[in-house]
Amino acid sequence: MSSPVHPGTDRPRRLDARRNHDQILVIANAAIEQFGAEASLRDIARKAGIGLGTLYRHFPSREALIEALMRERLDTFSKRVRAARSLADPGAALEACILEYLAGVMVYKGIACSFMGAFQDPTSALHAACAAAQEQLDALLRMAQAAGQVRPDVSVKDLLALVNGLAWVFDQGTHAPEQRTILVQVVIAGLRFQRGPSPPAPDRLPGSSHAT
Amino acid sequence: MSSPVHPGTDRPRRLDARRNHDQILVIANAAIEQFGAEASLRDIARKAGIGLGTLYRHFPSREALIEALMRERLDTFSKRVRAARSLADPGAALEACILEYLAGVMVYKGIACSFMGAFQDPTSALHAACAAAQEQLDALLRMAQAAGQVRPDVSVKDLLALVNGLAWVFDQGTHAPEQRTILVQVVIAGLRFQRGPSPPAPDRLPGSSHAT
DNA sequence: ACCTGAACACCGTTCAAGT
DNA sequence: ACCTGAACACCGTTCAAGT
Repeated sequence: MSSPVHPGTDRPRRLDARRNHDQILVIANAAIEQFGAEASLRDIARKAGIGLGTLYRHFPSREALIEALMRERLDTFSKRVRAARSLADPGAALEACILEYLAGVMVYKGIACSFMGAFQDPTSALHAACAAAQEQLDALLRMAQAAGQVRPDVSVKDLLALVNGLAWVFDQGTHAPEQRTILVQVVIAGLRFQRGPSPPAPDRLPGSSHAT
Repeated sequence: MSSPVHPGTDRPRRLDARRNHDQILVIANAAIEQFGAEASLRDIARKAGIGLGTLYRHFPSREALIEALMRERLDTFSKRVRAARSLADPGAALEACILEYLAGVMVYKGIACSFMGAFQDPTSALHAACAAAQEQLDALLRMAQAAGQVRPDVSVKDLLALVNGLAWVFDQGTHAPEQRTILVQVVIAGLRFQRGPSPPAPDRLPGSSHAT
């Protein structure tokens, strides 16, 4: 996949430190890809061939490590949501962004949990990147609501909770990739603006008297 | 709350063993209520005043312990779903069962994850109780689908995944109890049968030209 | 300025030794 | 038939000592 080491993002100045920094990210990327967001930090340090304290020096918390691995992805996501605001159909644009968010959050298992924590906790190393994405999503959501395409009583917080909930479900391994679509469809359908009060429970649909 | 010790469910015959068994459940109930499904087993044994091996003897796995704490609730849930099948409106009955499931799974934090695992893993101590509930829900779901109230392309597996996803979201602490309703409503609305192909994206709803 | 690894306080799980 | 706790192999986090 794409390199987890990105230029110009808090990389140390001294050569040895920079090499350690980068090596940690390469190994952490592999480890978290394999074991999920709860991968052993000790193991990462070991495989990276550095001391455990060195890992903590570069990334003082697990969130800081995940942030370094996800920052670029989150930033481009935010930008793409911003761009999506100028599309003709905000409802369809929002739907596309939801799918994109899901694709992004699924790169590592267990990341949805980290994100949910980051949204709430302003002190989290992941907070800034998540808050930026949330802000853009909020603007797009309101557009879709103003256009009458999304029910007006959901907030971005609700939206992110539902989508992260889906990501968590996918992490559980109950649904193969082809089986996931229906779950996303249900949530998206539920977000859609519903005309009139909840349909008056049709006793039976026309032409469905069903076998005896 | 209600006593976690129930009569006639695999309780040992010898007096000392039975006392230990019951004491473990009392302490485990308190610990899992406080710390969630991942509460320290060592801590539970300590607080129960027994050896760690004794805990393992009575409950060979964390799932076995959770099963003992949840069995009665799960059993009565299954029975209530079964009874709900004879209600006039299967769609409303299913909705009520979903709310009841949510209420049940929320008694301990992190239980949704255990349940998702138990559904998949036939060797889990929790499997039987979960599978029984799933079976009843399946029957009720099919009735609601036959009545045209629920989209026909969702399975019980999908339904349980969505609902456990909601439970997981609630566990994250982003949504206070009053804020949870909207999330449940979105999912339930999404499950409803949708007439015609997805509404052709109304350019604007009648009477919503909105403040320039 | 940066690296190292021992030290501390925890885990879950197993199992030989007891009563 | 049942209980016990040491033993093992892990954690995350901190910090004195090094270069």
